Amino acid sequence: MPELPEVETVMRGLEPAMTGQTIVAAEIRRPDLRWPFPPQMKERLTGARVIRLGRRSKYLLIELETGETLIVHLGMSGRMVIHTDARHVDGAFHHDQHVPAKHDHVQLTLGDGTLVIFNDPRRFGAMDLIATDRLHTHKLLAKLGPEPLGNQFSAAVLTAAFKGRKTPVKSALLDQRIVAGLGNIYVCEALWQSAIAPTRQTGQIPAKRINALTSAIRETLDDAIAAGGSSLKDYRKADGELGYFQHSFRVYGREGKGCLRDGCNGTIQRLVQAGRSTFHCPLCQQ
DNA sequence: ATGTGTTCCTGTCCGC
DNA sequence: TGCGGACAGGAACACA
Repeated sequence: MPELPEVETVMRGLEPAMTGQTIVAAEIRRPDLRWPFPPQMKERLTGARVIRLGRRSKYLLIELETGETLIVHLGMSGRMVIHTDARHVDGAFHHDQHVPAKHDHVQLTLGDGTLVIFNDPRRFGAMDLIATDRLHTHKLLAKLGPEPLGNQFSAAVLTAAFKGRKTPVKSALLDQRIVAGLGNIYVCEALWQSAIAPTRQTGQIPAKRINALTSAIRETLDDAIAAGGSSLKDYRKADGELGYFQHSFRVYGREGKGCLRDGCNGTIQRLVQAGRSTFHCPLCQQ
């Protein structure tokens, strides 16, 4: 479920394992994911030291000492797995005996023997390399709107983007040019939280509701990141898999169940907008 | 310029 | 148990 909070959680999980490490081997088991990998990706990664990890929207950024940054997108089903062989702790590396799982497309071996594996059944994910000083010009990043948890995001920004447009607010919030990082789940959650109907045209939303929506977006994402952080330890302990964790939603996936808003007797309904499921309470979301 | 539908791919789940 | 269909967390792209 990689939306912004999940990518943030993956980034925080990878950070201690990767920062300062050198990629001593890169195994690339197919020529592409959603798009072809960049030319010579294997060679450009091999021997590169990881300076730091970051995130922009749903993109994971791995900055290398070579002057390039590896951009990773998890798509719908991508995940990162950290594989640590106990034998490496004593200095003897036996990582070559690790048997790849199905859909393990890219495997990085770090200097201490840790394996970082990108697994993606549906292959909607992507990887690319770009000079770090040109990162913001990358096609995938250039048009992204503000980070919802950053200083650039505000009710004024949403108001300007919403003004005079007839787009249903659900679609507008999925538009990464307006605000970056929201996906289907957290859009539903934020609209429920701020009691706005997903079908509402953006130009028709009162200022007060836009203020509420702005806060709801921040709170929803903050809560999810907090939940991801708290589940991270346990998840790592289990199997090293990052990117999926238990989190309960207030409205997403709750079709036919009672609305959880205090004093509301509504029933959550599912509708389809632009080919994607929207969950909402028709009673309290206006 | 804006808004909508299609498409990429595999896996899972549900009803018959 | 098998089989078909719906659906899944994204987003580029073609098109009205």
